[in-house]
Amino acid sequence: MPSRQPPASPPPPPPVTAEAPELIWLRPERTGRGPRPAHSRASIAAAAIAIADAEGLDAASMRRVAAALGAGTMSLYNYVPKKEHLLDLMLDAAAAEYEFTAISPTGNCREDLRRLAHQQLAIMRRHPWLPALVIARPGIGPNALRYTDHFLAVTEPSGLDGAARMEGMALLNGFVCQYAQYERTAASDAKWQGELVGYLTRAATSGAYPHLAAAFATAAPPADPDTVFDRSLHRVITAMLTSAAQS
Amino acid sequence: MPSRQPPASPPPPPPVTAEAPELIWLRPERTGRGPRPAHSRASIAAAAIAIADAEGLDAASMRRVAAALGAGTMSLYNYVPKKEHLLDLMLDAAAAEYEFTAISPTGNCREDLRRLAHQQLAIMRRHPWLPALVIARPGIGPNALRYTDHFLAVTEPSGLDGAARMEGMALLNGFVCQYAQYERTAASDAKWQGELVGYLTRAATSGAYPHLAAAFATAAPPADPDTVFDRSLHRVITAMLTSAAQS
DNA sequence: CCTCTCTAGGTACAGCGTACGTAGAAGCAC
DNA sequence: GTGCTTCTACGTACGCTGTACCTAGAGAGG
Repeated sequence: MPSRQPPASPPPPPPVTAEAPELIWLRPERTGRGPRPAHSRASIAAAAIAIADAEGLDAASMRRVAAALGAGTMSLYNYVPKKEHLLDLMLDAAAAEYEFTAISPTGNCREDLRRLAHQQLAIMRRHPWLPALVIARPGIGPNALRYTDHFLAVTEPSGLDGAARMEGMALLNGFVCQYAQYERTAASDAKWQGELVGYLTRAATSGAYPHLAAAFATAAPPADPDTVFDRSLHRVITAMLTSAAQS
Repeated sequence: MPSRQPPASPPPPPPVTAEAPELIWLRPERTGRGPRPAHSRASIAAAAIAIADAEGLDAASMRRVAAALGAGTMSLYNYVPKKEHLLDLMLDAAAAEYEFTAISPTGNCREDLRRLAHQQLAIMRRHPWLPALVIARPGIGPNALRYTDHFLAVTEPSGLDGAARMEGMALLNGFVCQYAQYERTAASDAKWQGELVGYLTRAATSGAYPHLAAAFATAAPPADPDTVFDRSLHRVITAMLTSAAQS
């Protein structure tokens, strides 16, 4: 259909990004026409998450998820135009697990942030595939927006402006993801871990890495993981809340 | 083969991780027997990096890399027993790009760290696939160890012990990766970016996210990316160097 | 020299994301 | 109610992936 258009009818869909928005949250879940869909975004995300929790993110393929829903593989593409979007749904479904009522802003900014970060870590421990996803894509579904809004509420007493608080959120998010990811790889593969220790000690004693050897020598005995998390978290929060006095 | 074992022969390979270590750095590159290999780990990594730089990490498949080397697909498996190991090689080859001589420890810990982080960011800008890899796997090849050693040397005057400095390294690494990753997704897909802005402003004006709306209102005009990096970097370094006075 | 080990390469398989086409159900305009 | 339109459901098929397995042949060690 070329640029011909009926003269007196103002185009009904004039708003931004006219056709097939890439962002799944801009596509309505239901248009009203045609038969009622047999599944919802929520149920799809739940099915995918169940698979990923049990067998890893790679197991959550379109075929597997469709089968878990009792649907044909290609039917899933009516709900999820691309695999990416399935990941977006999973991401946002995980973000729905926050319980903000339990930690509504107390006015103590540091403490609120600490609790928020702990909740985030708990969610990521429940869903080992989550950190990788969060880091890879800045998906911003409705539940992620709830999180953002809560974060901004909590950091309101800090006196920082909006941009600084958003940067701080990215910082904190990144830290928690990174930590959860580290925990995951450390815990999962015991053989790998063992070999790594062997390799590192060999490297340290080889003489090629003197400072590494020295650090090994002066290092305290390995601390409890939660302690390490809390200690680093404390630092990150401090970094966030410090007003950026340059150099 | 059941628990039957030949009676009087003590097993010849008794040392740790006897057969087929999972870590590629524990496998010798050359055993001395048989014909000389036609390729080196370095050349393989270089070929893979060239492909990934030009066409993205997914393009660096075993077939593509083998073809780029002029080898058959399966021949590559003599050098790289699993695809994972190819990623390890790429990771370490990228770590070889640091030039520590230019920034050898000056005694000014903050400044040394700042320059190190900038060098890291530059490398990651050269290799857009790198941040995702660094985050996903804590690969520790010889060049990564050189980096670690340098980091420890630089932070020696900080007065922190070995463990604290290692945690700090993870923190700084994570931050730079996160930032580079963000830059990458922001820059690459303009349409996506545009839709995101539209979606966010719609969300902010919807009234469902009051603090988000407020933050939008009070936010300064978007700052230069490098400025944002420097500002956050400054905070992270501060967080690192602060001795961890709990609560 | 023989032998044993390594390398090179081909073939083949299961699984992936997804383009495309067909059949039928349900809402809207008349 | 009738008909048009738009949606859902699903099967088939393609190109791609990692890699298990097999066959030759080259070269070093005894």
